[in-house]
Amino acid sequence: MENIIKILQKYNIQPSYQRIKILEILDKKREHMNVNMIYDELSKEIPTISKATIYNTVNAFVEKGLVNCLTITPEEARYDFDITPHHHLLCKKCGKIIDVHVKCPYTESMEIDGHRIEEIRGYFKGICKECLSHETL
Amino acid sequence: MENIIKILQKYNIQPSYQRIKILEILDKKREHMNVNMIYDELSKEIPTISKATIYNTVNAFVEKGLVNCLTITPEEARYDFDITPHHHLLCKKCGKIIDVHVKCPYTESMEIDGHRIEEIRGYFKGICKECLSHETL
DNA sequence: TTATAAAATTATAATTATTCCAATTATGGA
DNA sequence: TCCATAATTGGAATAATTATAATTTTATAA
Repeated sequence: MENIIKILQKYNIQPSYQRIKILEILDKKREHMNVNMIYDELSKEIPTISKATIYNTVNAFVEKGLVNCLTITPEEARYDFDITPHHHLLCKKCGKIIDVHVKCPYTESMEIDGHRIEEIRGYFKGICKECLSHETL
Repeated sequence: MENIIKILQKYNIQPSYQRIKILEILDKKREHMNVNMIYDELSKEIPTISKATIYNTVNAFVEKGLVNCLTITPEEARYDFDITPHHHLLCKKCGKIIDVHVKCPYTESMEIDGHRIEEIRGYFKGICKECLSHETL
């Protein structure tokens, strides 16, 4: 809690009750949640919370560089509190989005083909390790 | 035209007039069009064309592996007739989506971290070469 | 404290992308 | 040509997101 407030302040985001709670959830549940998942989870604790607040908040978080927005699925945006460089796999079977820590030859500070790179997103689709192991039963 | 029909047949898609025209446009204008761009362009030639047809058609193309669906922007899907492995850059200044041909250490047939990989998408965001050159004026 | 201005939250309406569905039209083969 | 099937169409339905205006909360200064 105190920790979350410090993080918000570090990123120049005024800590409010809902902002703290939203970031806490993103921190606790690292499952690349979308707005509805955050809303369903938070509604239990804050029944009056509005989806508009969640949209405003995650947009602010992304703008300030505190969380990353993932567009691996075309349906909706997902949010990732882990901003260290890594990629993602969408499992076509279980639907989970899983962190993939592979060596990536590119970094945000480099130029590629003459273009200046500021963000890198690597998305894989396939079958995750766990689903593969069930397949062989 | 004949060529386009052959491609459709090769991918087991019954060639219809609108399907041919949609693929022709994706072939001619390699600018990673979205559904609205295709619709605006095609309406000139086929005033009765429906957006539902375009959605049906591009979805079929993607399903059959004839074109790739890009989700680099969260707003809408974009379609790429070039299915050879390459990545994309979204220029934050001009908004263009540009092909990036860089060496990628991963291929669709490999396993990563124990996961089976079937699709790979690499998205970069930054400033494209051309916008950079204008910047220095 | 209290007053007040600014910021955050909320509910709702509006927008936009996409899918669904039922009716119509086009197509390929007997 | 006729018929069965597939494709197209328009419009309604759904879902994600943004915009807006009113209300509530917060920060700060008197």
